[in-house]
Amino acid sequence: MKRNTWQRQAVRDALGERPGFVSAQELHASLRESGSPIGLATVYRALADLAVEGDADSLQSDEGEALYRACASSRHHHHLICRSCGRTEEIEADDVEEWAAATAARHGYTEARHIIDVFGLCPACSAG
Amino acid sequence: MKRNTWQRQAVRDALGERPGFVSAQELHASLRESGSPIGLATVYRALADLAVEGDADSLQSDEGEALYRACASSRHHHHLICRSCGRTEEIEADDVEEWAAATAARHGYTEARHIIDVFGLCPACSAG
DNA sequence: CCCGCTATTGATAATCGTTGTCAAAAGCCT
DNA sequence: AGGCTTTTGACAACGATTATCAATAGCGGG
Ligand SMILES: [Zn+2]
Ligand SMILES: [Zn+2]
Ligand SMILES: [Zn+2]
Ligand SMILES: [Zn+2]
Repeated sequence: MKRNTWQRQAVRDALGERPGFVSAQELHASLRESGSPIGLATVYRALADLAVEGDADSLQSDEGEALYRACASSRHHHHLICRSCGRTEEIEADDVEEWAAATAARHGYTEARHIIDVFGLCPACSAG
Repeated sequence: MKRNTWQRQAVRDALGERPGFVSAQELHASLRESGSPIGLATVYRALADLAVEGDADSLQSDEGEALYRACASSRHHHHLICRSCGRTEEIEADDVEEWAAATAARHGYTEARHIIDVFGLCPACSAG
């Protein structure tokens, strides 16, 4: 069975305090700065677990890094992400979901999934 | 100025013969098998150049690998990709383009871009 | 056609994110 | 508390990508 360790909770908490996506390395550094002696491998494992359990969303950055974010809604959704500060909004659109499924079907593709992310500059960063 | 080398042409050709996305490593292996003595670093460089010039599309795989594909149309488009064999169809959808732009704008985000990829099993792989 | 300049190549080392290893530490029972 | 297992974390290993740099080879001029 899965055990309750302060490490997993620390990762969960640290992730929850972030307004946007972070890498495992960044989160680890941030935890260490806060005085936590948590190990890097543990942060990687905890984030992977959270993603599997649906408590965190993950995506690959442009450079191929894995980024994570605390997942607010448990429903299927996508993200609008600030390219500059990482701030993230959760977005939904049934029309787009249908379009993705229909497009796959029209070409004879089955078991369709999709990756949809919108990047921009948030109001604060647009102003700066 | 940019020089014309057989290596760059070989990468361009090899990429053009592929029906879907490939990694730099795969393309390099394939070129070597065909008897070409081209170096790995050169394949990486050539692919990066092609992507910058708009002659190739690129995306990050689930595992964080960079994948490339010869770009047929120069217009903005997306891809429907077979998860099993890599076969790829180019797809377009103005509705979705508009949705992405409108969604960003509604949240006050500017300079919006997006990543939209659909993955599934192509007809051949669905049958298997 | 040959020279010379400089961009390109490619073997290799270095880097970076991530995962595997395994003994020590800590949960979770009774 | 005692015992059984899971989890941890320092460290090594790994795979993809990039940097290094001497040797190679376009390309333009003579
Ligand atoms: Zn921002
Ligand atoms: Zn969706
Ligand atoms: Zn297929
Ligand atoms: Zn688009």
